[in-house]
Parts: sequence; structure tokens; C-alpha cells
Amino acid sequence: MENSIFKQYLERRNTLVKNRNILQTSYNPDQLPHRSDEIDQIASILAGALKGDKPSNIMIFGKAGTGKTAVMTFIGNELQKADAATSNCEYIYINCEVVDTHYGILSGIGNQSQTDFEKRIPYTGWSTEKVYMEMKNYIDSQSKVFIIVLDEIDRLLNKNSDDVLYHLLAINDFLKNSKVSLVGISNNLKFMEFLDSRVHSRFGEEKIIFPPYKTKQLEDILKERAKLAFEPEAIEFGVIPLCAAIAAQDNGDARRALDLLRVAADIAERNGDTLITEAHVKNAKNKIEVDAVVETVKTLPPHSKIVLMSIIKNTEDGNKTMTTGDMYSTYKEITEILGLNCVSQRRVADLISELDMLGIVHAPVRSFGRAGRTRVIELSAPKDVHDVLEADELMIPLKTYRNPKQTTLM
DNA sequence: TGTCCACTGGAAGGGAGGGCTT
DNA sequence: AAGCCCTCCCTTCCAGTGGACA
Repeated sequence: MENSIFKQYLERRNTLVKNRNILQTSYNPDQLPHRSDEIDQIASILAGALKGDKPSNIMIFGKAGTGKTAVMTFIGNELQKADAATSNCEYIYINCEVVDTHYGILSGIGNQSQTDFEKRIPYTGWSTEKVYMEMKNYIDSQSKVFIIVLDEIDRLLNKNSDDVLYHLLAINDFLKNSKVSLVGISNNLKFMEFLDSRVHSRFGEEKIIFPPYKTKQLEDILKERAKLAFEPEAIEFGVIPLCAAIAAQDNGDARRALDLLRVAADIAERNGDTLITEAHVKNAKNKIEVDAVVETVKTLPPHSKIVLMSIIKNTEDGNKTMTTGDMYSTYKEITEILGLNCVSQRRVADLISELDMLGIVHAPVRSFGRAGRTRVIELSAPKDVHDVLEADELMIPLKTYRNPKQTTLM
């Protein structure tokens, strides 16, 4: 360790933060401030499962960072504790953002409580029908009440996967020994409207809405965590109220409040400061925003990157806005230089929509009367995006390319 | 009022790629 | 090895459209 390059950082650590995990959004606290009503409500519905009765299906709504997942995780843990003696129920959690196909969800349910490795459903290869049967048979063989939580359930909508919901809701008709209750978690309040009527009627049994946290409530949450995470006297008085205020503006998102506090602490520690200040929080805010965009851009599929590059190139050429057609010709030039096949304009239109949804570009559809109707595309990401793209392996040929007609393209 | 532009966005389907089954 | 199945990415086709202009 004597000459390690890490030495200085290790020595500097622990001056401010006592326990970093507590500030992670994945950390599950023992206390969930300002959510006792919601916990009671859900617990009262699910309590029947402990006696072997089938609880009503529940839909939980609330914006991002309102504690939906944290509350369900908490309840899941409590349920398992309470069930330890009788073993009447099984709690299964699926995040539909991670697993978003029929197959993935069904096999996820079938595998989560399956302890026998030999009997696990392979993650691809079977027909969905077979996976469903296997899962159903497994569930029925357990003679328990299964509480299946589908987090981010709205992800299933655009994948026309409400079939899978229908099958899960109807599964009770085919079970002899077990019962299944579904808990859906969504941050889209209109989720139910988009559902097939046969799914809609079965799912609407109980609805619970998580309101956004107010500034004061966010402060309480942060104080609670800060007490455990930081050394005493590590944070300036105004830091927590500032984090809370910024997050409150952002739909009362507790996750965001925690991120701000954690990143602010990181920045302070890295600077070797002995106190976390409001200035650190402001830096953190900026850093989080830029990091999020940069990370998204880095993980974009190749053609999306080229589309984005085309938009940047047009912007740098002085066209602050451009139509789909303009952008597509630039796109074709670039793909040619890169030595790749270009995709159709129809496909590019979808890629633009995706970039729009990610907030990287702004591309509303506008009509120019006789001059047609098209998207007006404008870059809305910070400048860092350009650097990230330019550094991308995919774009290497652009740097060395010289246009025979003009001087250089880039 | 109707025309017409430059697309948009839905639908259907192909085919590659991953992996199981027989 | 041949035959399936599922998902993802993509193509092709095409009806539909907002609004400036004649």
C-alpha cells in the first residue's frame, strides 16, 4: 500500500461519509417516513394471504421517486417474516423494465421461487405456451398464495404484452391448489385506460395512489438517511433543504433528492473539503444531469448514434432546426463515410422519435402547408454529447475523412 | 374550398440471432 | 442436424394529415 496510487484517496476517505450504501436509492431503510398510510392500506389488503386467502389485485400509482417500490419491498420483507412459521404465501417481484417480454415475465415468475436448478425454465428456447404451463404447474404444486408484483408495469403496454397480463389474471381459473394475486406498480396514471377491457375489469379491484412528497417530507427523508450516512457536522445547514427543494420541483422525487445528496458528498470528498455545502449540491445537480445524458448517448445503438451525429452536424453548420428530410440526407452521407449500410427513412423516423422521448432532441411534428408536414428537429442535449459521440469508436472514420468537394465534413 | 406537399405512423412481415428439442 | 420458438431490427406499403396557397 506504501506507494499505491490509491493511497491518497483511501486516506482521504471516511472524513465525511460514514456509510455510503445508505444514500444509494437501492438501500431499503427500516423506516419509510410519510408512507405509513399507504403501507397500512396495502398491508390490510394483502394480510389475507397469510391465512391462505386470495387478496384482491392491487394497482399502485405514483410518479417516479414517490416510494412505490420501496414500500412494496418493505411489505414484501414483512410478509415473508410474518409467513415464516406458516408458509402460506410466496412473494415474487418482477421489474418489467428489466424483463419486458412475455417470455421473460413468465419464466421470471416460474424461476424466482424455484429452488431446484434442474427444473428451472431456460431463458430462451421454449414456446411461450410451454413456459406458461410450466409456471402454472409449479405454482399449483406449491399450494400457496402467490403475490406477484409487477413493477413498472406500464412498460408492457407498447410491447403489446397485455396478453401476458390477461393470462396472469386469468390463471386462478386454472389453479386447483394455489392462488395468485397481482400487484401492479406504474408511474403512469393513465395506465389503466390503455388496457384491454378484459384485463381492465379484473385489475381494477384496488387502486392506491402515492402522492408526490412535499418539500418538508423530502427533508425528513433526507435527514433520516443523513443521520445514518454522514459523520456528525459533515453537512452545512442549508444542504438538506436545498436538495429537498430541487427534488420537490421535480415532482417530489425522493430518489432525485438522495442522488443530489450523495453526489454532493462525493464531490466534496473528492475535493478534500471537510464540509458539504450548498455549492456542492449545485455542482451535483449539474453533474447528474450531464452524466445522465452522456450515459444514454454512450449506450445508444449504432444507427441512433449516427442519426444524432447527423443532427449535431447540421446544427454546427448553422441549421439550428432541420426537417426529417434534411437530416436524412446528412445521415446517408455519414453512413457512407463510415462504410455502413443506411436504414430506411421510415426507420430513421422511429429513431428520431426515440431520441425525442429520451429528451436528447426536440422534434415536434409541424405542418408547412403546401411545403408538407414533417418533424422540426432541434438538438436539446448539452454540448458534452458531441464530444462523447466524437470519441466513439464508431465515428473514427469521420475524423480522417476528407470530402473531395468541400474541405472536410466534420 | 380544394389541392398538394413531405412526411407521419400503423400494419405486416422478413430474416438474423439466440437457444431449446428431438 | 433439422425443426422450432421468441425477440429485435429492419423493410415495404400505404392511408392519413395540417395547413399554406391558388
